[in-house]
Amino acid sequence: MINPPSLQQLKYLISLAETRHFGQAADACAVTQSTLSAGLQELESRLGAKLVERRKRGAMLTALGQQVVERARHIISEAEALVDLAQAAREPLSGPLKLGVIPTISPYLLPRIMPALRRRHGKLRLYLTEDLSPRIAEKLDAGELDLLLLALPYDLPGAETMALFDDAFLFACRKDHELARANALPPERLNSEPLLLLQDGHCLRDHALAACNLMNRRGAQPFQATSLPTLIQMVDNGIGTTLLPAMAVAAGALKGTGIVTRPVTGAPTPSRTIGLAWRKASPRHDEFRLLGRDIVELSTKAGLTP
Amino acid sequence: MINPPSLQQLKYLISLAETRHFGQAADACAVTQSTLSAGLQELESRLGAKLVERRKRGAMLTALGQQVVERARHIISEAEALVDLAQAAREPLSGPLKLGVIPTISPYLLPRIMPALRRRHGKLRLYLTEDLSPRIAEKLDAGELDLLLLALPYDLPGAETMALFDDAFLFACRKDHELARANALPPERLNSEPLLLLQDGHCLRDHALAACNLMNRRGAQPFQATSLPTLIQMVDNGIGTTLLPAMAVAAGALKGTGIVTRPVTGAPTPSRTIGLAWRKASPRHDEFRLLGRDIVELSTKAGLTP
DNA sequence: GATTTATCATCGGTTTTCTCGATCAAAAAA
DNA sequence: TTTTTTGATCGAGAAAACCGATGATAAATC
Repeated sequence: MINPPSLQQLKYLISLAETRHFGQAADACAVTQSTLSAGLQELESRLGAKLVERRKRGAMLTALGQQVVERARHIISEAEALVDLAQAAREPLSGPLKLGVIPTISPYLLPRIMPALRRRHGKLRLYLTEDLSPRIAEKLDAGELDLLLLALPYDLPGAETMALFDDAFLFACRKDHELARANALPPERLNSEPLLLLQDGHCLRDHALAACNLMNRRGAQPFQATSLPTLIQMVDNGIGTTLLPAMAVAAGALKGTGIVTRPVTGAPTPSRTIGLAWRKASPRHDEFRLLGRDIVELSTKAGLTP
Repeated sequence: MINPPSLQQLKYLISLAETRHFGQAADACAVTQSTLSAGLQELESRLGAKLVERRKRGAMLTALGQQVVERARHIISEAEALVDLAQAAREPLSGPLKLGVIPTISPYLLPRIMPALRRRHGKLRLYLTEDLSPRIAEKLDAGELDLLLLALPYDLPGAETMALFDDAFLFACRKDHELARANALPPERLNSEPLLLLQDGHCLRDHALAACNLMNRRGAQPFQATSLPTLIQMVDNGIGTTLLPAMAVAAGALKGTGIVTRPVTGAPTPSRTIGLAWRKASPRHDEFRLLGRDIVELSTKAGLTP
C-alpha cells in the first residue's frame, strides 16, 4: 500500500476548499503559503491525481477534490473525537469495569453498597463475575477481569492488593447449643466441635481454619456445603456448628433461623481481610483505590463492619 | 484543539493490539521497538490517557485502548480508501463532466453521437447545459461547467480551445427561389438578399455574417428568430432566405420543408468551426482532448461532417 | 502595450520530528 | 542465583516539515 494521505495534508485541503485561496488557507492553518502549497502537492502525489485547479484568480477543487474534502472532513472529525473519547474515559470510575467477587462476599456486601455506588458514579458500568478465588485470579491475569473483591491473604502473583477492612469469624450454633451463651470463646475450644465448612476451593474454609489455628479437617466432615446459605441450613438443622464471617451475619444471613453467634477470642481477633486486587500494571489503580475507599465507607455505613 | 493523534501513531496502536507485543508490533510496522514505544507514548500523551497496559509478559490494551483501536481501524481504512477513490477517478472520461453546449449545435450533434459515447465511456456522467455562448463561457469560468462545445472563434479569456471540424454555411431558400439552382454562389451575391438571422446573442449570427464578409444588418431585419427551427419555419413560409450550418442540414433540420440549400463559394469556404473549450488550468485537459477526438470521429461516422 | 497586482510554485536553509541502535531496568523463567 | 524476555530511555543521525525570499505567469490596470 502506498502512503495514505496525512491528516495534516487533509487539513490543508479542507482549508483550501473553504477559502479557495492558497494564502488565506495557509493563514487559517497557521503555516506559510509555501508550506501549504508543498503539502497539497504532496497530497496530490500520494493520491496520484489532481485535486486542485490552480488559477491566477484563486484556486478551485476538482470534482475529485470535492469528494476527497468531504471524506477528509469526516476523517479529521473522527480523529479529533478520539481525544474527546479519551477525555470522557479519563473521568475516574466511569465506563466499564469488570469486577470479580467471591461467593462468600458477593451476596452480603454488594446489595448493601451498589445503590449508593451507582449514585456516586453514574457513568460507572460494573460487570460482575462471581466465582471462587482461583478462577477470578486467573481471569484477572488473563485480562478478562479488571478488579477483584476477595478475601486476603491470597497468593496473587503480579497483582497489587488493597486491604479494605477485617471481617471477623463468629462461631455459629443453634441457640440450644452448649456454647450458645459462652462469653469468652478461645479458638482452641473449637477443636472438639464438629465444625461444618464449605467445600474445597472456597477460601473461606482456609481462612477460617487458619484464623483459628485449626487443622484442616477435610475428609473428617460428613458433608461439605457448596454455599454459605446451604451451610447455614445445615447448622440450623442441627448437623453441626460452623464459623461465619461477621459480614454475612450482619447482612442478615441468619434471619429466620434458630442460630446464634458468639465472638471468638484471640489476638488478633480471628478474621479474614476483605480487599481489592488488580494487576500491578493496570493504569487504573488510582481509580481502584478510590473505589476501595468508597466500599469501606459504604460498608461501615451499612453496618457490615464496625 | 490539542493535537489529534497521527495516523502513524494509530497504526502503531493497531499493530500492538494485534500482536500484544511491542517488538512484534514494531516489526509489523517496519520500525524498531524503541520507535514504536515512543510513538505510543506520544499517542497516550496526546489523548491524555493510558491506552496500553505494559507487562513483562506482553502488553495489553486498556478498555479505552480497545475503543480507540476500533475507531482507529475505521479511520485508517477511510484514509486509505481515499487513494482508491483517486485511483478510480483517474480513469479518463469517467465520473461527472459538466458540459455546456450552444443551441445551434446541441440538437443536431448530440443526439447522433451520445449513444456511441455512452457505449465507449460507461462511467462518464455527462451533465448538459444548453445556453448561448456568453452564458456558458461565464459558467465555465465560474467552475459551474467543465467543458464547452461551441463555435469558434470565440473570445474566451483563460480558456484553451480545441478545433474539431469546420461546419460550412449553406445558403437556404425555398426551392422556388431564384437562387435555388445557382451553381457558384459567391458571398457578395448575398448582400442583396433579405437574409434572416438569429437574434442577438447567438454566435451563429456573427459567424455567418463574418464568414461571408457581410455587414451586420441588425435593425434592418423585420424579424429575428429565437432558434434555428423557428428560422427555418420563417424561410419555409417565404419570409426570406438564410444561412444554415451544414451540420444542421445534414442532421435533417429541413426534413418536411420546401427549402433547398446551395453551397456558398469562397476560399476558405465560409464556415464556422466547431470546437471544445476548457479552463487553461483544468487538470482534465487530456481527457477533454480525448473526448474531442471521439466527437470528431463519431460526427464523421454520422455524416454530419465530410 | 506597458505596468502593476494577485497568486501560486520553487529553492535554500532551519527547525522540528522521527527513527535507530545501544543500553538499562525489571520481571519472569530457568 | 543466573538467564531471558520485554519494554523504557538516551544520544545521534536522518527525514520531514516549515519558513522566507524569490520567481513566474496570468489578470487587471494604466
